[in-house]
Amino acid sequence: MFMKATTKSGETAGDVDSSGSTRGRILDAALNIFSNKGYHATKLDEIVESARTSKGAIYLYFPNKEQLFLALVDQFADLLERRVNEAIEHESSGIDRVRAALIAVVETFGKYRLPAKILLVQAVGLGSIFEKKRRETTDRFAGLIKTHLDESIRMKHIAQIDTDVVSHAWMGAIYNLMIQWVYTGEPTSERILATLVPLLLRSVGYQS
Amino acid sequence: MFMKATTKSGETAGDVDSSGSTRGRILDAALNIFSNKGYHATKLDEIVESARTSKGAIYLYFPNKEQLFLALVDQFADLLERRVNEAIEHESSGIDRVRAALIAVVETFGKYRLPAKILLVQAVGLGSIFEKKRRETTDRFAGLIKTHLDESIRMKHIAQIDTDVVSHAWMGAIYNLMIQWVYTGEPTSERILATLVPLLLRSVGYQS
DNA sequence: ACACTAATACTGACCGGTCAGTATTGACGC
DNA sequence: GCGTCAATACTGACCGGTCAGTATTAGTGT
Repeated sequence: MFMKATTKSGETAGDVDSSGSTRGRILDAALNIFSNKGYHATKLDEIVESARTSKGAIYLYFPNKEQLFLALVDQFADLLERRVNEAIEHESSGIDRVRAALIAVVETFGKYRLPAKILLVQAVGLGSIFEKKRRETTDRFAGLIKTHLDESIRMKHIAQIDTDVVSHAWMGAIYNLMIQWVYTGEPTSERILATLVPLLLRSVGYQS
Repeated sequence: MFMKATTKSGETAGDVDSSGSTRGRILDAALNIFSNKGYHATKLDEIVESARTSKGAIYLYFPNKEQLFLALVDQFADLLERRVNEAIEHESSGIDRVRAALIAVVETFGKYRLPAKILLVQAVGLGSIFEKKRRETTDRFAGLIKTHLDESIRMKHIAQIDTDVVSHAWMGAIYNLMIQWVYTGEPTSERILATLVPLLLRSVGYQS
């Protein structure tokens, strides 16, 4: 009945493995189906079937389909931010933090493929409610990058540069590679890290 | 941003300005509505109203909603590729072509904001039919970039590097900045060009 | 009369959301 | 340890609005 410490295939990427409970099974099923069919193509009845529960139960735990979806987005965005912050606080400052953050992001995406797909792909191009959320999330991480880039400039690790543009460019680079990877499995996480991190650092004039 | 007298606000970005005809009005209306409401939130009746036509007329020119949408995507992807190729053939070779291509892409996105939004945002996260098309388009441009990067390496303009990773990273950087710009109007086209082009070139070790 | 284009009226599948009802668990007295 | 009651968790048939797509009718040029 109880799962061993290890998580199984379609895990929810939250703090606690809640897949024993009905709510947990719903989130788990929703993650699996939303992530590969997209929001609109996913029918509640499919989630019901996959979670071995009932429609009513879903509405017991979530106000509606939209909020169920957004719960998944938030859950993963939170996890990602947490991982980045953990990685950063182990580094003293400047460019080392930038590097640590990059690595943390790539590794976290790599580790949670399905939630990554939801955040990167399925949350895009939905209506305005979702758009708000997407922007929120995007700005959150672009801001994070910008902060550390600005610090690196102050510390003269790198030269003056338009960090608004750079942070969004970097995020796009990371996102797009992760999207590519989510779909095709290529390039591998290692290849991405090996090429991307030096690439980005070089782009702001930092030589390893 | 120069626009010939023939093009009006929400122009379709095809070769011919066909907005006099019913078909043209439909494409024009579809572009406007799809681009800011997204595929699913757009009702055919809205397009009918905006195009001052009828539902029957839409089905006279397009087999269904999906194909109407994809027509817009294709139209813009074609235009973009054409612009890039034009820009490239004026340059002799290597890194100059890469630079010219980058500039052409940013300028074309900048010039056609609505189609850009459809390609970059609204075509994402739809079902598998759309996903196929998105991938097709993405690979098309990533491939284009890769070709010229490889050539630059062969010509020793830049050092050896994993061009699969770089091309997708670059594309992501460009896409993300354009998305940001499409939504907020910031950073401006000039700021993007001024920072992004050197940034990307520097990332592969090329010093201007 | 005939072909092409367009307008209008209509259909029916689809699916998110509801809610009256049922099962399960727990609390408390005896 | 057992019967009673109550709270909580869950079920799934059903409703009702929506909207892509179609059938029908009407205008127009040749």
